[in-house]
Amino acid sequence: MDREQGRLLLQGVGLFKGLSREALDDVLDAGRRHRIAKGDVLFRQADPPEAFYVLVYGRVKVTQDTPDGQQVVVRFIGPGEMMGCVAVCGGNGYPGTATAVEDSLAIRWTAGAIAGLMQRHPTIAMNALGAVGGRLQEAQERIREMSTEKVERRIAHALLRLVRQAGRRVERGVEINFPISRQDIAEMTGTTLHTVSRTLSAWESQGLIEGGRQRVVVRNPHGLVTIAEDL
Amino acid sequence: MDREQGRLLLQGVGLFKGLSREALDDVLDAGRRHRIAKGDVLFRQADPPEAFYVLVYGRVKVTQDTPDGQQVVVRFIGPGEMMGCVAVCGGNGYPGTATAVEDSLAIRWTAGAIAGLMQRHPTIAMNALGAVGGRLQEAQERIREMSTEKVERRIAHALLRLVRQAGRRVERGVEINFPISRQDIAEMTGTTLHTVSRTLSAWESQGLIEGGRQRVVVRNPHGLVTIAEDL
DNA sequence: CGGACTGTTGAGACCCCTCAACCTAAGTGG
DNA sequence: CCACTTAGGTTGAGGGGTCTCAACAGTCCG
Repeated sequence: MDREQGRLLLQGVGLFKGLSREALDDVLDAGRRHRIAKGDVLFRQADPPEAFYVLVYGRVKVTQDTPDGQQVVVRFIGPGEMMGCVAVCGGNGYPGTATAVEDSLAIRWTAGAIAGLMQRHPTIAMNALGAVGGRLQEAQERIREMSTEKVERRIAHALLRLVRQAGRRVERGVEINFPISRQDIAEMTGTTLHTVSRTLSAWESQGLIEGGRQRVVVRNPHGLVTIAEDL
Repeated sequence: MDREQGRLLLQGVGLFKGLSREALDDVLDAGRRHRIAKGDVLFRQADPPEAFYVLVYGRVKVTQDTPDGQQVVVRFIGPGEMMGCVAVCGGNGYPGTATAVEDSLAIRWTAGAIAGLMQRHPTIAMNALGAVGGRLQEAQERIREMSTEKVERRIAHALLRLVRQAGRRVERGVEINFPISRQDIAEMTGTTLHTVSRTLSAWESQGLIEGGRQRVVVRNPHGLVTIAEDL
């Protein structure tokens, strides 16, 4: 990979923070560019973990399927975030399926390559630990929400999280910066698309949000916070 | 710490697997023994993360509190497992409160000490990554359960998980090896103690389990699996 | 022996899921 | 370009699983 360009791509990726120039080059030499078209699958749940990815641009949805065909959205991955880390580091099989929801670009390392990199540069392992730890905390937060909150609050929390993660200022508010369906939101909050649709319709008529096909614009984030925190 | 004894204590702790004798001694010299009486608190939610623990024997309950006073059980920690890892490695505050449910013994390292150990011995960082990754998968599994399953199945899953984690063969079946209340089970499954009590009563009259004050004996694990998997 | 904690059980209400019908927007192929 | 297909979204009606409220019983502990 061209180093000048590669360094630019890895700039700002938390996983490689604090690495020396030489270490960064070591990382770059081990990775390969990997283009993904909208709708393509990067890896499937339970597949043997062959590779690990860092997203450069685009958006990837990670889902889990239940044996009886239901789906749950684990998370959306944005630029600078990693995927498949857990699987590669000791897991036996990817925990979910990764699908691009937009045309995307990732950098790919084989399982062996990333293990070697971590052994040579402990900082990478520690950064990864911090990132995975952060996700664990998020997951536990979500468990707490699902245990203690009613659906409306959970949907509000999910929207606010999406805004924080992928919000883009537009004329009338903040837009979630990638195509996301009612079904997706339902699978993030443990409810049905019907309930999500009803809730968003109600909020739209209150002027809190503006909806559209696979599109949500939050017009009044503070109002959503009021609902999320039950004030 | 006495090395001979210390090595015995750390034997079988996944976090330190694959370490050389010298590395293990390095680890031991940095840690301190820490006794905890039943009911004592090891650390509190949102406290600045000062230390990291590995449990030698006993049992510790990790909980999260919501602002409005509700509680959620994050997990039970058993011998050989670690606590506070995520907080120490980049978090700003413990994600939960750790309370001993039995008299326990832990080994304690300061945040600085564990960071130094990981830098000197990358294997520790990678083992930690594997462990945290495993917990992340568990958490996501729990999210999926709470999204897609009814209460009865979730309680069955929780009991089976407890049996796997802390089951002890007794005359009439497998007993969960530490005091656990109906309220605890409710907080693990996102329901109320009332529903748990009703469900366990029903199962008891079917001969699946035997209950008692802070006590559960599973008499027919296979029957529970049938419920958990909805067969 | 009284108080606190834990567990049991009943009755009623309500949130939300399920089922169902229909609508609109975006592709698709001739 | 237009009929057709498909995916995504909206909305209504009804039923049921759980929560909430409430009262009480058993057990542990100071």
